[in-house]
Amino acid sequence: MSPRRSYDQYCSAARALDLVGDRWTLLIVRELLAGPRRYTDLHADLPGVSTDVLASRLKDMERDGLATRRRLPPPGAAYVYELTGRGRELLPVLQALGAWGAPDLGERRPTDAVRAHWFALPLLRALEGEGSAGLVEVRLDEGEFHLRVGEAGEGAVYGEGPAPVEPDARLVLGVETCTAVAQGELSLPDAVRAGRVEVSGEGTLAKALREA
Amino acid sequence: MSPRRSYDQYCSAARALDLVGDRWTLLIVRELLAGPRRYTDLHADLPGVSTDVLASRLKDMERDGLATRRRLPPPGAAYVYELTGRGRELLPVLQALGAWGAPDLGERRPTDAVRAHWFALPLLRALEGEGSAGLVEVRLDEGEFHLRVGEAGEGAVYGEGPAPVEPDARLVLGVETCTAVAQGELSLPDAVRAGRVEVSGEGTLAKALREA
DNA sequence: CGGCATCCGTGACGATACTG
DNA sequence: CAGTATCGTCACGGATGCCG
Repeated sequence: MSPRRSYDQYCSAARALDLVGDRWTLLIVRELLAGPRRYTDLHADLPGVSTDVLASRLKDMERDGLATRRRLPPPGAAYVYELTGRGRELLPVLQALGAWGAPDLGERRPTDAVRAHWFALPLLRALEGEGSAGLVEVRLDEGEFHLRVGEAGEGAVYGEGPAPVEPDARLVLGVETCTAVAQGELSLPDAVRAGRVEVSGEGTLAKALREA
Repeated sequence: MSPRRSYDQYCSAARALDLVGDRWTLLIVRELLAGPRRYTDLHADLPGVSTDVLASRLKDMERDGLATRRRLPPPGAAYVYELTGRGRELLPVLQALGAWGAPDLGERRPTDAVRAHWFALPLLRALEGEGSAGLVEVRLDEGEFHLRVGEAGEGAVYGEGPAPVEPDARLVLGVETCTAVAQGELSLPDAVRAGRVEVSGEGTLAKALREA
């Protein structure tokens, strides 16, 4: 665990960076925004992080009240890490960072790892900006995830894999379309009209998108 | 200069952290949001940063298109560092970080450095949230700064010292009031009503605040 | 004197190996 | 599966020196 290296500045941004400014910390938060995750799954979706650094960051986050460690009820009893309310409040920070970094996503380098759910936060932002709400399942070539649009506050804002219950809409699209929508270059209704997004489902959101 | 240590993830937030995730970088941006600054002034307002790290970060930021180095016209010819448009677009990131970190500002530790203009971004956010606009000069015990509220885009959003031209409003307040307003605990009109903010000036904003 | 570059000690990081 | 142990490397922080 870190001996708490601080900037020692009476400034709210510096205080924030004291807690989440270390390497990997905000990316761990990005992963945990998808809900409770096991150590091994975190390690798998954070390519490049070493095991000791991951363990150290998770301890720091526990100590600082950003995350908790909990034992899942059997069967399948395992430890999972989960964000606290304070940790979930970092969502706007990650969205601001993601919005700023989106223009650099242009070319995908051969060394770049990809996970489908890394597109969840930008897409969530785009959907919220269009005033949508509901449970949305998204399928990319790289995998599947689901979004809880407009349900701020309580639980995880998105999750890996298919939606746990019947979603209000299902979207099938490619990563290029996904990044374009996430960047605001292309609105979701425009993408649907251009045939770049397949929409299914019977919820209000699905119908609205198809009619657009 | 850094050999560009990257997360190598095809994720916009990770890309952003590739550019601004290094220690001190976002705090340098915070300083440069106040307008062009000399190396020595940056060093003075970033207590704790070592000279080589500051020089290295500034070179990285130049290389990455976040800042430029420019020679001021004589007299007083000196080099100043200035944010590019891309660099200024980091304002929402710093504001999100500041908003998140504000609750930790409660107690001021004896080791904490303070600069008046570190309150500029939070206060700017609060004023914008209330729909204000104009040039506002702020005086704290620790010093003076000025805000260009609602003038997004072109130049510096705030600056150290008094306003360069007659401001639309002048505010005199204490740091406790300033943090309370910045956190949204207290609205600016409420703070004025409570006698915790002295308002002077003849602009629309000043009049509106006094009438509140 | 402002604007760095150099040197050095310490600590953080990344990779691999290993253990309960 | 969930980390801990070890180790080489690199980044950071502090001091000092140099150069216009």
